[in-house]
Amino acid sequence: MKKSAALTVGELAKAADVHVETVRYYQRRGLLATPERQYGTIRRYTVTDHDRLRFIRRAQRLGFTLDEIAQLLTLDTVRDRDQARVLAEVKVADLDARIADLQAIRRVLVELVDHCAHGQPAEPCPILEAFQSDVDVEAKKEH
Amino acid sequence: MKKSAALTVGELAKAADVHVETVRYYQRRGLLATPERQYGTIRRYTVTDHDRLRFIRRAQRLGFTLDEIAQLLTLDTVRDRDQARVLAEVKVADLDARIADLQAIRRVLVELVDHCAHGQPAEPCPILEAFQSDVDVEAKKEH
DNA sequence: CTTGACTCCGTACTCAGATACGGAAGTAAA
DNA sequence: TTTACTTCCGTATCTGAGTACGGAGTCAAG
Repeated sequence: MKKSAALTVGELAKAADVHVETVRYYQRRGLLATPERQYGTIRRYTVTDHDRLRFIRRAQRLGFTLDEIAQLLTLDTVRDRDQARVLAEVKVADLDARIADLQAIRRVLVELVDHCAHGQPAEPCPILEAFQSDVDVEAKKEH
Repeated sequence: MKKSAALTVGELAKAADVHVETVRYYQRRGLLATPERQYGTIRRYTVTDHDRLRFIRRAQRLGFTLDEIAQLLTLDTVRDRDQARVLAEVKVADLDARIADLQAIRRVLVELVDHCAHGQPAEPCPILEAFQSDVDVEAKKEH
């Protein structure tokens, strides 16, 4: 699996399942180092770069932004465990808020769809109606 | 409350709690009409414009994009109840998917935070560790 | 040694939903 | 009528996370 430790960008990108441009983008963002041109004149990448790329993708899947991932990466090199935990905790709180928001929105919409489906065809559609009157998503959040 | 029916953009914007630029942006997007210059030479807006603006903001709070809102607005003028319901149903399914995603992410993070908080300080931080190994958010989706 | 694929690098563009800027013209109050 | 605020309008900029493009250089195979 880890035969040649000297990959080209294209190989690295393929191995990590990202586009070549994405690798370069991460380099510009400072998330990934740009190795010196060594043998000949094209840049070569190692397994370390590959691991780092995977780290980035995994953290993204966990909902971190690239800026936050940059932080995590420095915490990792500095081995600052507490800081990493705090960052993750903030993220969880953030997720809770976003989930609550979406659920509140969902409740309102489901209600509207129900009313629309079971109402008399003659009445105005409650979905469209609702936007005119006071549908208060905020108020639906708790409960 | 609805004294003067002829508002300036500034007044309209303030009444709907948006920036003046946002009103113009919506006009450019075709969500809001640009009234003719009537008395004198500055454009005047009515309660109808205000209602429409509120419609837009409410629909946004319900998770609709501006494009979708444009659709809803035409459905509203056409009074197409079924179409509106379908649009809302699609939106609910969409919300369900997003909520499930966020919950999966949350579960993984909470687990990591727990391990970090209760582990030996000597061990490497599991949050950072996790990104190196295989944290599979996908697998956590179906609880 | 030529062909075709790939790399390098900078710059520009994408999407969504705005926000900001700047100059000219209109408007309201003192 | 002067001063200070708005309006009007076009164009530019922002955020986040990339994607696309184009020309020049490099590399490997035949």
